[in-house]
Amino acid sequence: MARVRIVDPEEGPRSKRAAILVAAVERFGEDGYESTKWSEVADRVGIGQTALYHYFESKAHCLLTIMRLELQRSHDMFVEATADQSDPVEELRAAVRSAFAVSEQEIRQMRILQANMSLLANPRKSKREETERVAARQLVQMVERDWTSLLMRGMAKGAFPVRDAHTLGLAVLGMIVSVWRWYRPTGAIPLSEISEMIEECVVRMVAE
Amino acid sequence: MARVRIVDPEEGPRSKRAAILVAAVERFGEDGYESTKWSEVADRVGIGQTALYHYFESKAHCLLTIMRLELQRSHDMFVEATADQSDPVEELRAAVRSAFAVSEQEIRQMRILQANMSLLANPRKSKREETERVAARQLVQMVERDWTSLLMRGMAKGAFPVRDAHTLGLAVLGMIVSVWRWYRPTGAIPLSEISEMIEECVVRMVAE
DNA sequence: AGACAACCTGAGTTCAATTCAGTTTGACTG
DNA sequence: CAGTCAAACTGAATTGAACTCAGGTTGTCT
Repeated sequence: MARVRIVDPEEGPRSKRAAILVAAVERFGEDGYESTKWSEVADRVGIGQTALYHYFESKAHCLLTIMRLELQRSHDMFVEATADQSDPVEELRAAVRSAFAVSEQEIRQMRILQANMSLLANPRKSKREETERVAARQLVQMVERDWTSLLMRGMAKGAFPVRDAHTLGLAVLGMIVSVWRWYRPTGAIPLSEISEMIEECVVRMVAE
Repeated sequence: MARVRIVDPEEGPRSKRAAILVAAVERFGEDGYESTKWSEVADRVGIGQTALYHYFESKAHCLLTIMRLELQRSHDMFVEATADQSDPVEELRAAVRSAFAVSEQEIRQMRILQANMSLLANPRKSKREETERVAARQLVQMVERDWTSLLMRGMAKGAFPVRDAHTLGLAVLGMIVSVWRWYRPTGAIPLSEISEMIEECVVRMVAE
């Protein structure tokens, strides 16, 4: 499990980078990126606003970093969950379940990722932002490929009817991530129930 | 007073409101809301930037108006498409098809709507923006209810297995609208093909 | 114990959005 | 076929949040 992945061994002992990321995830996740003042994040961490620029080139650079880390985590979890599955339907189920096996912090990260996905479309002016953006874009494609190739393997084995695996993969992925647009931990339906419903939906979509 | 206005009874004959909306949809839809300068929209229409404030209280007010109009259209299209359907499966298919029967301008509007959906979560400071936001939110709920009640009718008739209609509705809707995040008219796959694939997916999800 | 890199700060600067203080335009009236 | 007046517009000034600058402080390591 990559639980402490937000901490980087390359950082100095006094570094507040991790604290900034945690604070930013909380504020961006609850109020949204645009309506969160960058200085609020500084206040939350207990430093002046200009100190933020010691760690991130800009507010957008911080956001892109959060998005990249979350995409990396999603991909890692997918790979880990599907690694030792031989039956295509079980592999599919495991992949869906891995997408919903998340902490409250990770829910916020998914929400931030989904809400700001369109940021990845246009190039960034500054170098470090652009590096993060390109890395995030590649991870998006990697996650898409994760799903596509899972579907193609299942089709090749005859476990799933043959369809356009790419479009079907995007549809499945789209349905799964759309949950983070409306789900709140305080809601009436527990996440486990949503996860089960989506799992069954995906199986019917793909395997029938 | 009693004179009949052919274009729009609310607007004066010299009004550029419609032109501003068209220009804003094009710019927000192609480059994204954040990376589009409000003055670019003014340039496109051929007026000074300050003239925009004669029609919209702010850039966000314009965006919220675009989103509300698109939500209204989506709801209207759903109602129209499903009005005279008696068979639940046919009604379901008609609903999905209506979601993809869109012009290029409407594709941009859907893209804008999906990319900025989270703007509807937090209250706005100004009155006119807040009015648009609340109207848009209510339309979101109306569209969700459109799908939920279609599913519930089908379940009541025994055409669909009984499941949590609300969560299932959100999943279906989420899958459909997720297309606007990646679809581009210049892409390799035609929209008609995507529409057909999604239609079959929805039918398997709901009716099996 | 002192060098020095990491870390931090208050005082500016920037730039897009927005407000202000009026001026122009043209549809409608009389 | 003037005169009126609200709609439509403008250039200049203001705002505010993101960001830069020119240094100051702190903890770690040798």
